[in-house]
Amino acid sequence: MQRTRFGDMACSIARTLDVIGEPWSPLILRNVMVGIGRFDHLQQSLGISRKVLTERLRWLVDNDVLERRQYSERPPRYEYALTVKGTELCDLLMVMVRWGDRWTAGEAGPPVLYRHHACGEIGHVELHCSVCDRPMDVTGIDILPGPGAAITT
Amino acid sequence: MQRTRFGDMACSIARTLDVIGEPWSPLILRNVMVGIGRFDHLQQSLGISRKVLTERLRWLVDNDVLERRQYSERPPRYEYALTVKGTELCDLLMVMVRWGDRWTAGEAGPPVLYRHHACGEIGHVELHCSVCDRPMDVTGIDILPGPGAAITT
DNA sequence: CTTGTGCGTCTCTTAAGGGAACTTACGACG
DNA sequence: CGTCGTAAGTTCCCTTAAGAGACGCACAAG
Repeated sequence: MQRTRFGDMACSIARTLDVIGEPWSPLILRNVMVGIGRFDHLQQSLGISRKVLTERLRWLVDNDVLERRQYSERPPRYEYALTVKGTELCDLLMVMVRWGDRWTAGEAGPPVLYRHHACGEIGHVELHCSVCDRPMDVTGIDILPGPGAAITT
Repeated sequence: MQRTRFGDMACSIARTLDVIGEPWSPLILRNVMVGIGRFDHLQQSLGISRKVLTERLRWLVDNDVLERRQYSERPPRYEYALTVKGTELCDLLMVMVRWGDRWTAGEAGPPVLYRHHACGEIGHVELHCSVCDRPMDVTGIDILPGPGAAITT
């Protein structure tokens, strides 16, 4: 079967998928983000098998997205926390939340809300341009080849 | 094997993953986004197996992310294009690109660049608050339960 | 009437996931 | 002292589905 590895493609999307593209990984990240960082809690809250959880956690730690730290010496106990690299991945999660809220909303409405410290209001994320700060989406850009080219027909 | 379905979880991330969480789906979307919309072109440019490509395309069409449209009557020829729902998924891709550029950049630098029509400059996406328009990330928000609750310890 | 192209389906192998039992290391309890 | 409980995995087996690559089919052109 030999699943194709995305890690060495000349594409940032593929390389990002290589890190968190496996099933469960984004959900693990979500839980760590909200403070569920211990093995058993993750396993129970997700309903994931312990085997897969072990694999995913190891991969995420090896890829510097999570760090495993000991919070008790005796008995030895560990928990997982976001690194800086992992924290920035949360941007991705927030955009997923936004899309999921808009397009897969059940009758019940969004399961979580964000209160923005800067303004104190309940808001959601929007994409803006890093240069001019105005909204930016795929219909308002040209896609140009960069230094490390990609995408062939 | 019985892979756990994410579609009916009370979590927008899980539901989003249910739509585009399978391996290859985001890359298919990326290619359709840049204008590669025909079966063979997708297959060749991705190196994906034809079977998997068929499955993914059907899933994405069924989920209203792509539409399959006939561009030739005889012989019957089809291409795939983004729906509105799919176009909004591109936000997700752009955020993935941003993270991949920052954290998995090879020596070569980013494979693609975005020129923002509104300002004419090369920029990248940033997350801003929909209410106050200022930058917003996971460290600057409180996460509150919404109408459709989620995440248990 | 054979070749080429576009778009898929079919078959076969392999590995990934679920689930449960086992392990280690400790603290507490009676 | 024996054993119960808990945290954090590890190891095993078994099923199933996912993936690669071959094959099929419709049509057009030469």
